[in-house]
Amino acid sequence: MGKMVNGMSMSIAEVSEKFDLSQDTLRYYERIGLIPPVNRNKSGIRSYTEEDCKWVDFIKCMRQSAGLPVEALIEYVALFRQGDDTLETRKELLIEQRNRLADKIEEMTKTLTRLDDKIERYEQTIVKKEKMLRTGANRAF
Amino acid sequence: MGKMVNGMSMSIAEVSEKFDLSQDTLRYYERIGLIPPVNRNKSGIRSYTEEDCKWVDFIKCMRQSAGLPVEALIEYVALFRQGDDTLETRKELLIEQRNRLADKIEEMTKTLTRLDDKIERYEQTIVKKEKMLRTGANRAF
DNA sequence: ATACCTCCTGGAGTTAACTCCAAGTCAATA
DNA sequence: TATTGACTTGGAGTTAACTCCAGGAGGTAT
Repeated sequence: MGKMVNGMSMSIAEVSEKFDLSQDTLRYYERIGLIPPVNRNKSGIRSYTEEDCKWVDFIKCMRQSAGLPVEALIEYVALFRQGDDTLETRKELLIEQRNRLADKIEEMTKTLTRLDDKIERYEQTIVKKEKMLRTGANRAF
Repeated sequence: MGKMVNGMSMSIAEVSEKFDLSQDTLRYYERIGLIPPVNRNKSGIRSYTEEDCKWVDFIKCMRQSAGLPVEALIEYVALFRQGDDTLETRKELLIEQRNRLADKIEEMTKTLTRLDDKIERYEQTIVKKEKMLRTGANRAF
């Protein structure tokens, strides 16, 4: 039950490299509360712990891949920082966003089908055109 | 093989209502070439034909549901307006976007799973807390 | 000690995609 | 004929989410 000490910590340059996010973006995320405040060394320079990196990873995923709204994530982080009393609220927030995401995936899947249909029709049209070129169309010459 | 005449045409207000897009957005889409120029009456007022509406529907779907980039759609419309010579190019453009969309859906599906796992862990943590409250924690009183 | 590198902050600038607005036209109505 | 209301345009303003920058500080290599 002791606090976990882990040996490794990373500079902002390394984190930026590792997660393919610019240093500016990392600082920006922290500034607006999209990730909790990162650990600093005595001269105020960020020193990302394992934990900090996990936040970066999580937030990057939720933003770039899932497209969750920044606002919801800021709220999530704020709740997290308030401690265990907010466990239930945080869970509900995640469920809400999970459901939105599921809806979005469904909508996109429908659109994918629509695109596929359209592409299929293009295929047919093009084949038809080619057939016409090889037969009747030659009469024009 | 004659040109198709269809009786009905709609005002911008009606189209806006029907597709839940603001009039400004409809004009903006047309302005930037995201839909082909809409028919006008003699005094220059837009009068959306069935065909115009289909474009609106298609573009709305590709933008809002699939999130295809405006640029790609503008190019698609431009190619369409150039006629049948661009059939193949248009098809390829659609396939490219279709594949991007499929990738995105896959990524989002993975993220959905990740969210579900996280929610599941919250569930467990909360249940554990409750159990502790009902047993040992009471010793504090 | 000078130069250099990486980092810091606060704030301004950028981009995409709308969204709003002012000034004007046109057709129908009182 | 004067007013009303829906429509027009070109251009300015907004929003979200970064992205860039100027000016400055700390630690290290020459």
